[in-house]
Amino acid sequence: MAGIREQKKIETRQAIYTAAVRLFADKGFETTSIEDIAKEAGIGKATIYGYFANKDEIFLYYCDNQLSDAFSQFKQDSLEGRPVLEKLVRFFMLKFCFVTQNPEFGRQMMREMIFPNHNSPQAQQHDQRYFEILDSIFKDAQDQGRIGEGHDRFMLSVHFFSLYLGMVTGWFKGYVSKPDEAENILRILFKQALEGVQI
Amino acid sequence: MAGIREQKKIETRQAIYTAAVRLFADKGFETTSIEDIAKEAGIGKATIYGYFANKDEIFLYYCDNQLSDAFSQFKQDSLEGRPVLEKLVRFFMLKFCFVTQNPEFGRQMMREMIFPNHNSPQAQQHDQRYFEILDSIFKDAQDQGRIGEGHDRFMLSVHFFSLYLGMVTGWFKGYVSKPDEAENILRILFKQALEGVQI
DNA sequence: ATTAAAACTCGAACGCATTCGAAAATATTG
DNA sequence: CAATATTTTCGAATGCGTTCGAGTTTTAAT
Repeated sequence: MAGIREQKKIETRQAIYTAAVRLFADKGFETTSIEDIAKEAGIGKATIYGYFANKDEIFLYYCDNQLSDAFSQFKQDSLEGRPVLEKLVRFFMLKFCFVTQNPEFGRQMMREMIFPNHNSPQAQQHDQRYFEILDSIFKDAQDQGRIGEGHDRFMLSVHFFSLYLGMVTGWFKGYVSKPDEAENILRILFKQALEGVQI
Repeated sequence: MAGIREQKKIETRQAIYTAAVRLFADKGFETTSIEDIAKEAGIGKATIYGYFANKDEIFLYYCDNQLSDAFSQFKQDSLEGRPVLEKLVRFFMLKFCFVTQNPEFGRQMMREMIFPNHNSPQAQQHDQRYFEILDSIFKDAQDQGRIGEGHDRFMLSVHFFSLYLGMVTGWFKGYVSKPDEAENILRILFKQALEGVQI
C-alpha cells in the first residue's frame, strides 16, 4: 500500500508548522521552545528534526509564506503608470509591514535572511523571487525611458535593496521609530539614488 | 586601601579578553565555549558574566578594537585630494578586510552589529565613530563643491553605508566570492549613487 | 581593630536546541 | 503470510549559555 507514510508525512509537517505559527504568534520566537511546538503538535520533540533541519528553518518557512503572500498582493496592485520611485517605495513598504508587525520576528528574520548561519536553498529561492519583482520594475522603467539602458538591472536591484536594508537597520537600532518616518527615509534615499548626489 | 579591587577588575577583564581572543582566533567563535574561556583565563565560568553581559559582548568588544585600529589607520592615510569615490571605496574596503579575514567572525559581527539581539551602548558608540568619518568625507566633498550642499550629510552616510551592507550580504550569500569582485561591485554601486540612474 | 555592608567568585543547577539509539511502524521481498 | 529491510518516532542524553546562591574577599564605618 503506497501512501500511508507519505500521507502522514505531509500531515505531520503541517501539524508542526501550524503549531509553530500559533505559538510564535502567541509567545514570540525565542520564548517558544521546540518542546512546546512538539507538545502542541502532539508528537515527540525529536520528531520535529525529521521535518525541519532546525528551529530557524521552521521560522524561515513561516516568513517565506508570509512574504509570498505580500509579493503576490503587490503584483495585483495596479501601479501601472506610476513613477519608479512610487513603485519601489510601495514594494519595500509592503515588506516592511511584516517587520513592524512583530519586531522580534522581524529582527530574527532579517538576521537569518541577510546573514544566514545555515545557507539554505530556501533563502536562495526567496531571494530570487524577490529580485525578479525588482527586475520587472526596472525593466518597465527602462522601456519607458525613465532609467538609462546602460545600467545593469541586477545592480539596480542590489542598490535599492541595499537602501531598504539600511533603513531597516536604522529601525532596529532605534534611530527610526515610526513607519511614516521609515517611508520618508526610504523616499529620500531612493531619490538620491535616482537623481544622483554629485554636482 | 583603595584600589586593590579596581586593579584586579582591570586585570581580570583583560585576562578574559585575551583568553577569548586567543581561543576565537584558534577555534572560531561558535566552537569556543564560555567554559573554555574561563579555563584559559584561570577563573570560574560564572565570573565572566561579571565582566561581560554575554558571549556576544566579548566578541563585539574584540571587533570594536580591531575596527578602531583600522579606522585610525584610515585617518592617517593621505587621500587628501582624491575623488570622493576613491575615499569611500578605500574606507569601506578597509572594513571589508576584517570580514574576509575570518568569514565566521565577519558574519557573527555583522549579525550583532546590524541586527543586534541586545542593543548595547557599545554598538551605538561604534556607529557614531563610524558615521563621523563618513561625515568628514562628505563635508570635504561639499566644501570642494563635488557634492550638493542640499544633501543632508547623515543621509549620504546612510546611503553609502547601506550600499556597503548590500555588498557584504552578497558576499555571505556566496554571490560575491573574491575581494576584487567585492571592490568592483562597491565601485559600481557608489557610482550609481553619485551620478544617479534616472534619465 | 571590629563589624556590618557591599562586591566578587564559582560550582551547581536550569533551560533549551540538537543528537543518539533503541523500539515501533511501515514497506518490501520470497 | 512470514521474514527481513527501511523509516519513523521519541525519551534520554549531550553540550552550551546563562543564572542562582552560598561562601569568600574587600571596603567603609565606628
